Amino acid sequence: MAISASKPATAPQIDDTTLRGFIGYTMKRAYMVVRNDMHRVLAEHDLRVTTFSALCIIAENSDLTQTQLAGALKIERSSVVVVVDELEGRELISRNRVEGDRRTYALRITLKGRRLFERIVEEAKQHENALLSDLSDAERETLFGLLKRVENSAS
Amino acid sequence: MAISASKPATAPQIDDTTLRGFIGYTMKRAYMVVRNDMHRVLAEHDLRVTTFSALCIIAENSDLTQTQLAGALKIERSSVVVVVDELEGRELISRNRVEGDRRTYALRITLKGRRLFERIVEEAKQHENALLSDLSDAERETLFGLLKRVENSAS
DNA sequence: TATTGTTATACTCTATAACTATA
DNA sequence: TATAGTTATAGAGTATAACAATA
Repeated sequence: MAISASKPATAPQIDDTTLRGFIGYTMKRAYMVVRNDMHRVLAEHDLRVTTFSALCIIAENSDLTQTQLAGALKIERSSVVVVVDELEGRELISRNRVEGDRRTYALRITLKGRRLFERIVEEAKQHENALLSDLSDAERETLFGLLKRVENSAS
Repeated sequence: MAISASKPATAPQIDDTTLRGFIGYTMKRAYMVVRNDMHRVLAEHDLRVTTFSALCIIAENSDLTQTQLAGALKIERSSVVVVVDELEGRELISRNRVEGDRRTYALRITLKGRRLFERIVEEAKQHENALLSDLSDAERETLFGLLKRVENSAS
């Protein structure tokens, strides 16, 4: 055995030039890394990504409707129901009746919800910082800016 | 009615500052745009994203094994089976027996597969160009570079 | 024993469509 | 008629785990 490598020198040297040339694929691979990291943070609090995203929006927009939430998250209203059910079931938000239009709910974060929200934001920011530790502040801003411009170029 | 807007001036003005502050969310939204665009291109050829990704890898790495393909795409070997079945069923690639190790297949793109591969690459590149038309060449390179650095910082 | 490919299964995420109650 | 929220269902997409053939 001695010093010989566990795998031959001609190990899998796979060429992915074409695939990596697509912004979609390169973005997917980077996104998976970032998403997995966020998963780890949220799993500790038994939350899914979309559920936490909804909590963020409700935290900053008291008394918004489910339809508004759907618009902000760019998901269907029917998907919002599941998410809001979950947040309400855990007493992180409340559904409040609105005078004048009994069809809609005013979503509002609870004290318990705000505490969890603030705690997770802090944890997630720390994880994000570690993940982006390789990038300078200027580079992080550049990345955010470029991503937003790509998003806004949607046909 | 006249010139009055169809929606009130105090229309849904949702604040998503915190959520947008996370690189994961901003990346997700940008990725969705790019992915949907690619979906449209591939749907015309009845291909899914991962299936086309596999075709790219096989096109550039003749006679690779399914395990190598799984490694390159960062997906499970069991998932590769489905993808390779689909590509083989459409005669875009072939599974070839290997002398010396009858457990493995050598995956190879067919002529038909190469023609489709080259055609889709061209179409996808055009779509990508349109999608990134807002970005200069330098900015595109910057985006690719930053994304790769984020990916490589995986814990 | 370890590895390649396979199968069966289950799980997550989200959309679609049909419904209700209100407006 | 139109809108908010709801329900049931279905479809991607992928992973997990157990397995057969081969090394």
